[in-house]
Amino acid sequence: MEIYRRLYGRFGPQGWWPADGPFEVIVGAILTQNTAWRNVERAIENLKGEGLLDPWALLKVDEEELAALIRPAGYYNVKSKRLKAFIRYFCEKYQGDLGKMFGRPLPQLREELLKVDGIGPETADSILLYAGGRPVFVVDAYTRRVLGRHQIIGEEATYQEVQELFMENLPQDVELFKEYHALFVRLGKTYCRPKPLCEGCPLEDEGALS
DNA sequence: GACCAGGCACATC
DNA sequence: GATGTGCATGGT
Repeated sequence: MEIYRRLYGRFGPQGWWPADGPFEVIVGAILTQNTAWRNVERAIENLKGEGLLDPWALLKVDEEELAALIRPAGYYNVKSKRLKAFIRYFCEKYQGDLGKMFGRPLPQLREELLKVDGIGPETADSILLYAGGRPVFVVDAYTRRVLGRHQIIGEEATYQEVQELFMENLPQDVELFKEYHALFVRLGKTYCRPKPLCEGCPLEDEGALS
């Protein structure tokens, strides 16, 4: 919580996730895998322009056509498959109804999402937290890097271990989880690239705990 | 031109 | 079970 206070004090509220609605969050979560958000925005603009930010429209669209539209987001063949895989699951099981899907018990829904081809732990948790408003802490590359640099976790820490560290030591507050994760990304972009740029980092002096 | 970005699946040992 | 590799565009 001390870390959160410092990050919030430095950067303020991040207001994540930047998207029009929950469905767009899900599409963005898949498209942004290992990809700069700027490139994802272009891909989403293309989809919007074609009226494809809609589950039933995406269900019908040809996979190669979809790949061409999301090209700016990179890995476009892979991501086209992954989007289609999610959409098929979403339409078949929930009739494209977000309320229905997010109405399910959290642990079961998470397991389901993880079974969809192309949805791993971070994507699943991003969907649950930012599209579904469920209290799940999202762990990403920046989070691990920051925590690793400050010796709060080791290199070998698994996704689940890092996630539990937060979820067991923080109030189960959706807004807190959203802001905290976004703040880690914000911090990482400025001060915690693969090549350290620690000058001026708000966590410079090691005096922090969760 | 190298390096990096809000991962994940799959192959191989 | 532990590593290694492919996927690809666009910005610094």
